[in-house]
Amino acid sequence: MAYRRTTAVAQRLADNRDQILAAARALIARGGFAAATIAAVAAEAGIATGTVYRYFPSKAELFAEVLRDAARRELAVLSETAAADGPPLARLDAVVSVFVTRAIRGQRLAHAMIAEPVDPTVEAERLVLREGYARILGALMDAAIAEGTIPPRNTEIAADCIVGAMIEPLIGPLAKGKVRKKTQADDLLAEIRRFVNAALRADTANANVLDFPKGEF
Amino acid sequence: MAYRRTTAVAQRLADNRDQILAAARALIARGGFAAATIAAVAAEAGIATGTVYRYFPSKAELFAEVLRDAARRELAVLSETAAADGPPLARLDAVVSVFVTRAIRGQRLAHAMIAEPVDPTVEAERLVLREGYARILGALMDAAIAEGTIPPRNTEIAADCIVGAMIEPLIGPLAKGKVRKKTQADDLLAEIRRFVNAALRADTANANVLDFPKGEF
DNA sequence: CCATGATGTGAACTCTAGTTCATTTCTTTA
DNA sequence: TAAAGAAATGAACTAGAGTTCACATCATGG
Repeated sequence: MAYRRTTAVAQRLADNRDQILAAARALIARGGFAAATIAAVAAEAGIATGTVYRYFPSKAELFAEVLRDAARRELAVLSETAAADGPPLARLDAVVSVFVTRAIRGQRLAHAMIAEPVDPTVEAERLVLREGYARILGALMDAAIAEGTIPPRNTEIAADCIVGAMIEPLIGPLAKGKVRKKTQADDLLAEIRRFVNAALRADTANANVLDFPKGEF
Repeated sequence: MAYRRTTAVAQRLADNRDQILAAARALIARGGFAAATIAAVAAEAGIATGTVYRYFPSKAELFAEVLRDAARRELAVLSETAAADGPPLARLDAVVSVFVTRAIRGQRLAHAMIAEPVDPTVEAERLVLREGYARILGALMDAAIAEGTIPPRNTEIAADCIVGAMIEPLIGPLAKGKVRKKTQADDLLAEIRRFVNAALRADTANANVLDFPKGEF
């Protein structure tokens, strides 16, 4: 026998793996999934394209792991925020603040993780993330409803509304290629918080809406 | 001289063009942009692949025109709704209802038009659509503010919040083509309206939020 | 320091889909 | 009906990206 993997080598392999994941994450953060070709990922990681396949069986698996990691991290941060002391709606407000702040800083990556369509393997991981958001926000709303602080509602749909209201103002400017200054970031956070907080607090039964055309897209 | 285009031929050419656009729209509605390959579009339209290029210079231009047409149609419908009689917030509620109803009916097509990423040429057309939504909603909010019905706010950001709150709950179900039951569609519409209406009506100054971690996605 | 197996390499292969173009078919009019 | 130009065709070309693999390089232990 003349070769056995030593711990030093094992460490290097693990590091390489992390490098590849980091490279993929960086490229996705810069230009979305489309920009993260295997060749580009390899170049970013400083290795040959073939080497990527020593660590991941396919591009889909690599992306899935990037998304899985991001989801774990994001949901952990939000769960912790949601588990703090205080009334449910204050905690929900804090969750919104944390989400928006983090998403503003990681704009493109956040958009890719949450909204950009890719192949089914990756889509399955995204589901975990989205369901995680819905679970955290939904639980806080349910708690507020149980307390009698706010009237009952469909918290599953409302959770999606909150996620959308948080994300959309962030990606619009992104598509327009605008760069955001700190003051704009502050305005953004303030306005989104106001919007979400108001949406949860007000009790408005839906009025009958005037007849409207029923066509389709 | 031995040939000159006659009106009958011109008509047939125009019809072919419409056929191609309709075929592309149908395929996108069925399986998103990915399903609308030139070969598939040609087959759907009953012509050869090469023929498509006698009518459109490139696939991007074809898609852009499909999106442009859809955007024009959608914005026209919403503008008309927004221009009806009644208080601004009631009209805004109607606009939300019309948008959500049409998007649910158009399912996959709506999702593709609003959210699915494609190349920059097409993205530019999408921007017109999203900005159109923001413009219509923003104008109605401004009117409500001018009336004194609701307190002043940053209507540009709030308009994006509304768009997000309308779209996000639809994306999951629409991507999967899952909004089949009437009750589900009704729930979606009702909850989204409630969310948006409440968000606009309540006046909640933002409380100070407890310190929270400032990391990024 | 060599034998051995693991690891790294990147050119080549494959697959898919957009685009082109030489040829065929059709339309018109003299 | 024949000439001439327009339109349609679809096979071939091209481009880009994921994946493979024969070979090179490196690390280990006798």
